[in-house]
Amino acid sequence: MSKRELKKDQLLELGMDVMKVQGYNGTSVKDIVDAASVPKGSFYTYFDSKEAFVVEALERAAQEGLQAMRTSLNHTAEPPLVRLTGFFEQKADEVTEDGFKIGCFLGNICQEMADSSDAIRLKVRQTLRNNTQVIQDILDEAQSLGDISRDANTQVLAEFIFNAWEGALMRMKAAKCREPLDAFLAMLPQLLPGARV
Amino acid sequence: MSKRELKKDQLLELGMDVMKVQGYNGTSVKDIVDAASVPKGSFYTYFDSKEAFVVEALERAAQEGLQAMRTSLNHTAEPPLVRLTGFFEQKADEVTEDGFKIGCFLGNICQEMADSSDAIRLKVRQTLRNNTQVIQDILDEAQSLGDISRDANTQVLAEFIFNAWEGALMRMKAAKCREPLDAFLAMLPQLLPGARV
DNA sequence: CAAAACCAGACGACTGGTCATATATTAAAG
DNA sequence: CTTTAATATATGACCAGTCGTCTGGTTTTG
Repeated sequence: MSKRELKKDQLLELGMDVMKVQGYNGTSVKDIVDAASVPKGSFYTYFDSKEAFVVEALERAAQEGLQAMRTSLNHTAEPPLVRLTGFFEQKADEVTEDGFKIGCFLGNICQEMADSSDAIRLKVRQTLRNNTQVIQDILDEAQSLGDISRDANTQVLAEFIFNAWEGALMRMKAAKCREPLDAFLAMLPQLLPGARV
Repeated sequence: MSKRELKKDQLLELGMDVMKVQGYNGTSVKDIVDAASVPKGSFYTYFDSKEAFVVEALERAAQEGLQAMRTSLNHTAEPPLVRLTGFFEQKADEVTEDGFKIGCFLGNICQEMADSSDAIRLKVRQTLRNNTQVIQDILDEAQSLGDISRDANTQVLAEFIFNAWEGALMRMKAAKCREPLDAFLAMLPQLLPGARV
């Protein structure tokens, strides 16, 4: 990785950290370059615009997120539904340790920018869809093993579960406590029809 | 209602309409006063700050929202769970007609501002709690009638349902389609243990 | 030494917020 | 009733600062 690519990577990672907390409009280009110790004038040699920056940042966050999901969901010998609940429990612990901030970068940017920028909206949509697909894959696996009812609609179920999780994360930001996440975790087993977890 | 109170009301209503779409940081004080045809200098005779404005706007939106919920949920002779599902179906139709924009003002502001302003966060938290309570009341009613299982935790259930709804609204903004809302509606009956809807 | 990369500083537009002045309201006086 | 003085309210021009973006001189590189 060249020096330039390294700097761009820092810009994306550290700038995104700021934007996670302050939002898109609440974060200036100066905030981003300062976080990565890059001169302001250089920003536009890396990105065409602030909007282009956030699209790349979302892509980066999406890759990391998918990586984490797949690691947690695929690489074990446990039953699929155990892995699924384990994944959410682990995520809940993570955000709890972060002091209930941030929640989900994707969700934050989505709520703030989906109506203002189509480029951002489309990137968010694609990423949300990818995440949902990973969950659906697990549910399909569980279904083929007979761990959940054969007539369950795994696509609808996966979408519902993922959205419910996002909603819980949002509520957590306002409440600054685990309660919404625990409510999600408590209800999760009930969502899996005929589950034997 | 005095002329002044009327102007303030317009400021809140029309300014909030702009903020619903553009977000807090994406909406300037000038945007707000222009929407209500009020001179810029007058804004600060009505509100101490932009932050104070949005807190009042949230309060207003909360009152309207509660009113709508109570009307839909309390004032009919139908069974509680039918009213509950009917309420969400009606809401889904409403946001569909709005072209999948906005979703939930509360949710938008929450994601954008909860980490930046405690005043806003606390107002959002209180409002979310109130809304959840209304749902819990319906669930309690259903439980006392034997329409849902007696050992269901209505508080956890109400919180889960409401958060899942908020998550579906968020996803809808990115997807610009009803699918997330329909997934929510499809799963709703399954959430109500022992429900006879 | 030419070409490419870099970046300080400047650009006009706009930000949330203030304030001196202008207008409106009230009350007292004639 | 007017007229006028006193008080309260309304407002557009303005503040210092920041915004996203761009230019043009400087440094680095091959």
